[in-house]
Amino acid sequence: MTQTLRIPRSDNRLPLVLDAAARLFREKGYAATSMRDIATAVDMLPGSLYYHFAAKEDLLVAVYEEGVRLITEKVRAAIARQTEPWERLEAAAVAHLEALLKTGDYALVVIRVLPQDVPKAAARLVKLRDSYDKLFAELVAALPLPPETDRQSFRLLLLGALNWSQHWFRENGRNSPRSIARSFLKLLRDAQKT
Amino acid sequence: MTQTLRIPRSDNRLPLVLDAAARLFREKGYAATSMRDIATAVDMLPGSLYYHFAAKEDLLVAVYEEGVRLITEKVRAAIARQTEPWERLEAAAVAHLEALLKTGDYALVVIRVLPQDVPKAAARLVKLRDSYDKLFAELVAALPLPPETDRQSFRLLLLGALNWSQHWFRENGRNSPRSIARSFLKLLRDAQKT
DNA sequence: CTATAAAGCAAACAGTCGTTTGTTTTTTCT
DNA sequence: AGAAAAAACAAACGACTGTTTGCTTTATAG
Repeated sequence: MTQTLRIPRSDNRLPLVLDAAARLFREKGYAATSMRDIATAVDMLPGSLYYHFAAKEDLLVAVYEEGVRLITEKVRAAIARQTEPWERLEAAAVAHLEALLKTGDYALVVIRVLPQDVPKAAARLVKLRDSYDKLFAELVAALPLPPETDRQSFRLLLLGALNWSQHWFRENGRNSPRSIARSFLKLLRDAQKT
Repeated sequence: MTQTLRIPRSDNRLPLVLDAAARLFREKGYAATSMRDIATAVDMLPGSLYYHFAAKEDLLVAVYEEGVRLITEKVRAAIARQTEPWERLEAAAVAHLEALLKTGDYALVVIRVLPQDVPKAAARLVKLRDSYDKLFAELVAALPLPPETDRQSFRLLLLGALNWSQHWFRENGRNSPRSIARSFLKLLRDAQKT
């Protein structure tokens, strides 16, 4: 009665399914994307998706997890290269925005699909988001700011503005995620030099 | 052959329909709200809604219009009471946030339902949003800022942060839309005093 | 009081939704 | 080569979707 552990097949199309789901969730939103849309995108039958995921919301959670993982990874790598607190925050802001606007679909799903839109998965989604927020809280805590400064507002101001940029940003010669993040940070940094 | 102009009936339930649609679109999003949801909320039959609106997306546009109207009205009234540019911007920020977080459903739908989620109505929705953005652009243009300041980034930073607050704000003793807007503005204002 | 237009009812249309069930194909391990 | 597990197919389930059509009720105008 030995339990044989088997290695997954190499032609497993689960990665493709996740890619397609991420793309569609980002383009059309969660509710407007059907399981058939996703299945068609990877040339599968709708029912086959249920071999990989028990329900539609589990697919979303999987995309979310990968999104948070990607952003966290990029931001961690970016701040590791800096030592000065303001430099670290700027590096984080740039990495955050580049992850959102350049990495592509996974990261954008995280800030575009609202937990409240998917009641059955809301708790799990919020948890994933919160784990990331802590990173920025630590960076802001390390800043040399005047004692009366409201550091929570500071964090919410910066992160809110960065996340909202998804709604208006269009890549072009003058504009880049990096230049925008730096602009934002300059506006905030100058204010604290008095 | 005289064309008789008649006054609408006084028991018209269209306002109730709009209220219910605004509430549901805000709570569940556009795609997840069905015409039956809305009809049930006002004790009507689904088909009856089509006497007032030719399609679901027209209902959304109507809610959007009222939302933009409400926000614009509040902000205009608030800035009219101030003369100094920074005071005017702060009054606008407070009014904007109070409109979003206190006025209720109509205003929140405007920043919560994305035009890209409703392709058939996207153009109309974007137009409504843009008409409002101009208001803030004028306020920022009037600020006495150092010549090298990027005023567009300034506006996007502030407005983005204000709009994003819908995702984390919870009313309580310490927190109010007014106090948040003022915190944000203080962080930005101090930076420009050097 | 009566015609007329406003507002809504009743019932259905065709299509789409997430999901389930039973079966088949394909790969891996022994 | 043969057994077992992985991955997907094929086909359908009931529920729900936005919308249409024809008819009825009800308030208003003359």
